[in-house]
Amino acid sequence: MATTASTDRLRRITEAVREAGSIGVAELAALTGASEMTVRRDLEVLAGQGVLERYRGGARSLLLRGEEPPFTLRAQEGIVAKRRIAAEVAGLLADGESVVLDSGTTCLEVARAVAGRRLTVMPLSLHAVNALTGAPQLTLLVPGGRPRPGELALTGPLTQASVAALRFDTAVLGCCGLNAAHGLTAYDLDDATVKRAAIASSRRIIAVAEATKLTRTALAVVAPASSVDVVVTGEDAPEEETDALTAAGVSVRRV
Amino acid sequence: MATTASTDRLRRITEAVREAGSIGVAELAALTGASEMTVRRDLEVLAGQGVLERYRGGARSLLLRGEEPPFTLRAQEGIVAKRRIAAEVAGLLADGESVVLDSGTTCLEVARAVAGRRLTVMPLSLHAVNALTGAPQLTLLVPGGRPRPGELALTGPLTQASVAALRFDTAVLGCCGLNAAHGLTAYDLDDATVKRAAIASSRRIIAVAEATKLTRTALAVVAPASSVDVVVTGEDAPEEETDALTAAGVSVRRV
DNA sequence: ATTTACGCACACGATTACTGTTCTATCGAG
DNA sequence: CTCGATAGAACAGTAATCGTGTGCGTAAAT
Repeated sequence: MATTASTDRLRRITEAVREAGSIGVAELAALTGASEMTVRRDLEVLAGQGVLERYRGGARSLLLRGEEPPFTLRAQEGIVAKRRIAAEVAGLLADGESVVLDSGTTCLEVARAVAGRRLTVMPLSLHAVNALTGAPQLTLLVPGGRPRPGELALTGPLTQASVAALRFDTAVLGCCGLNAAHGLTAYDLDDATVKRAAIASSRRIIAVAEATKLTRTALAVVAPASSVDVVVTGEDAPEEETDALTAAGVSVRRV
Repeated sequence: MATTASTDRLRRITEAVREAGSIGVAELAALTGASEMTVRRDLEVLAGQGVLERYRGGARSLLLRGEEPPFTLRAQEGIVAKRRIAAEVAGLLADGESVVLDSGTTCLEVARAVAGRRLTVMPLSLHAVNALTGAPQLTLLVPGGRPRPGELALTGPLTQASVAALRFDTAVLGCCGLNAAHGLTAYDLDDATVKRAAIASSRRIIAVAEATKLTRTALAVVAPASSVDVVVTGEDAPEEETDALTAAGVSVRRV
């Protein structure tokens, strides 16, 4: 669901470009079944997102191996699992709590899940901010900072200062990797700094991590796994990883 | 232009409710020529904006005398004049400048006018933030704060701290009233505080004020007119007011 | 209890977004 | 410099979406 023809085509083009390194417009048109004009328009969009670079006749990938695909594509991937996880997190929050909510696609779903609740929320991404403006019962706090293009995650000294100036009941953190061995890791260094600030300002740490994240480790180490109080993950999470997390003192919830 | 049938109807309903204090659904349907169902849906929207309160059979106004109409309506009023003023302000800014950009509908147009420019901008409203996300050349700084419903103007200690932590070349300020006698005035006290912080952090102060603002004075005094370096206003600005401003040392530009 | 209004559900119309085709200007290779 | 191929603008047709109105069951106030 929520997989329209156009977003599916964008995803396939992104993958094809990334696999091939560089690829021609005609090939992409044949691959997707769309006209060359449509492919060109798609490439223009993806170039605007920084996914690839145009050249006459085709495009070459800008995503290095191991880098994340752009936000708009990740937001659609495994969205049902993300919604389930988000609903579980919403259930863990009590009315009236103050929450700092991390950036990322899963946390965006959390934002949507708590939009009707009576909470105080500081989201660390403008996507989540926009999802929560207009929520009548909810007190929305915007942190300062520089929004990273596409991701719209707020980072930098202003963000750190905003988070550090407050004390939250709960931090809901996304991650790029989470396991007992390497702890909670992120791709972006600035993001990692902000996450650390969120941990330092919060009494309880909830991490959201789809099953795939448990076997992955990213560049920036945010905190050891033992800093996390609760992990919400999918049913398909590998048992050895969840056992190791449990052994590290983390409460694991599969949904 | 940009006056669709539905926004026009919302405006007329808002005015009718405000004039009558309270009014029935049937009357509004007759007045607008729309069905009662449509009127009900409109009233729901306006109730969500805090313009009015529903009761069975009709609605009563929540706008006290002298208060502002909601953002969505003000954004449409005199939009051509606002665009002209915004273009003039954009012309006053040099590439590379750092700018703090106030909240309000005119400043939102300024945001749109500078979207393609190479500037560093901190907008004081989420409307302007959203207008500027994705602008490639522009460095966007988001201040912290609590967004006021509808207006989405950021206020509070987080906002003040964000503004105070930086020094800007130029502040572009909106206002509710501006004249030589009472200075720059605003409806909202929190807004006024943020505006003062912006003035304190900026070398040059540009005020945008449609002609009607020059003969108006609002509750909160932000600063004397002499603090303002440049006022950009409409051609139809009353000459006695502009003369007085000029006498106070303000450079007045009519466009 | 009765009447009135509310809002849900569906259907229709208008507007908008998307895709493909054609044509011309442009770019790059040799 | 010339030639061939691609890019992009303009238009048209189609799909999707939004706004609006009607009918009906339900809830609320008198």
